[in-house]
Amino acid sequence: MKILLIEDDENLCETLCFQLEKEHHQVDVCHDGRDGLDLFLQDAHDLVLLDRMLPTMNGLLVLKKAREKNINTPVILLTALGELYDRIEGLDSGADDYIVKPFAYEELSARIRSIGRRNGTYNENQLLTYADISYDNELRELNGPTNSLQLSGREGSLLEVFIQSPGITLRRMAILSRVWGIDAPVEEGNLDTYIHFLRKRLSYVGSRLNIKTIRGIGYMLEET
Amino acid sequence: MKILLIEDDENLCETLCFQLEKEHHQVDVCHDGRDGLDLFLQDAHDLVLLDRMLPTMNGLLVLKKAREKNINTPVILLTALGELYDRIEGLDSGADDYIVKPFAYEELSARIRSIGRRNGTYNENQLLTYADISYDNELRELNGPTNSLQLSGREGSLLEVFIQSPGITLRRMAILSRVWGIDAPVEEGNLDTYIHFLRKRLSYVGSRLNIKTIRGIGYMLEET
DNA sequence: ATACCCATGAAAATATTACTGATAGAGGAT
DNA sequence: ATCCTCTATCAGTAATATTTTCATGGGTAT
Repeated sequence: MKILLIEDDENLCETLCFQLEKEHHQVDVCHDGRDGLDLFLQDAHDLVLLDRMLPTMNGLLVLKKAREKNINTPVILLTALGELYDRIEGLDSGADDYIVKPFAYEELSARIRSIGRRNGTYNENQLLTYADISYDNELRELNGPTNSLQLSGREGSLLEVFIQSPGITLRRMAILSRVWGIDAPVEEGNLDTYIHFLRKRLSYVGSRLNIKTIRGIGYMLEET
Repeated sequence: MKILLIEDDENLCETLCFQLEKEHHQVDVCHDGRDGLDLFLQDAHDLVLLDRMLPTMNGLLVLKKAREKNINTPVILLTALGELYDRIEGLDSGADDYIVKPFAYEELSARIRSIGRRNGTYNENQLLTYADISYDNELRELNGPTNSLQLSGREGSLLEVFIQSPGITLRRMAILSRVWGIDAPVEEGNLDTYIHFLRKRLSYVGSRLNIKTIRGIGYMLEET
């Protein structure tokens, strides 16, 4: 597996590299946030091990920016802060797993194997869930706390886009091209309409999620 | 990229403008040397395309005058004279590159890209980072050590100007023309207001950067 | 001391952008 | 063919952010 390790503690780096390479992974290392993001954006790795406290740019920001550019490489956060609150924040910002320093290498190794497995069995027709809703993209069925309903095709694709990137800002253009296709001949105002539809659906199924508008930029799915 | 084109051949101007704008550059045009120099001295462009033979003042002189005033904008000379001697003279007088007419647009385009890279400062859609902040000009999002927030359009452009020239004193007029555009109908006091806004933003996100006022001259972005 | 320049906050003016509902067309199903 | 749902467009309105202006007071250099 090709692994990108972004971590400023040189000792830890060396140890990890040694261990990872022993398990026949290929490791690229980098010691600060800005360079890390550059490498991350190359989208050339199967897994990113990301430290949280980094020079020049903090780890969570690196992750957030990468996710905003639609890089979906799995990420395991290495964090010195063991508090629950921080863990939640980390997962929300798009990490797939986290591990609290100091950790036994075996623990990390297990998680890497697990990511590998999860990745391998990825299938198209899964149930997408976030917070209090779930969406079956085969049946186009949206389930919330109080109700269920069927979405139309467009509504469905739109929801998929949001549910795959909760909590991050999506530009209108980005949404348009993902839902309608790149430079599809569609009036931009159409997006407004579908946002409107989707909001009604979300509120109908009793979800506490809502679509926040970032004026002049786009929208973001968030929990109230 | 913001480009100033000083060239008297109207046909060429039109063609170039069309092409440059197709590549999403913003072009200001002017057809004679003296006016060209005025615009040049505004120091509001990322690149100047300068013809050598011009009415009212020849191109090399324009360039020389501008350099005397410490305007360091990169310049590409457009010249009809292909002789080696002239080339050398052109580069000596402060041009960064030259191109011999007639030229294929592709050739010019390549040199423009090269200037952009060499300069390094110009990023179409990238994360601008300096010290402890980073600014995403797509989402207009400013990230600092403790917080993130969205900037308005003007605030954003203003920050871009500063972050691209950290530690350098920027004259008020230079800032004005880069943020509001050359001779935009704007009261100068407006700049004060926006500096004020930006300072608040910087402190809100917890940055240690601040905007120092150079009395009577302008401002400078510096680390405390 | 004084003249100039800048900082600051508030408020007015402006411009932009989004929401919403109505409407009409496209395409599928019966 | 007819109904029906989905999709797209449009226009009027509402909401809000942004930009600008203005007035006041503080600071600085000569």
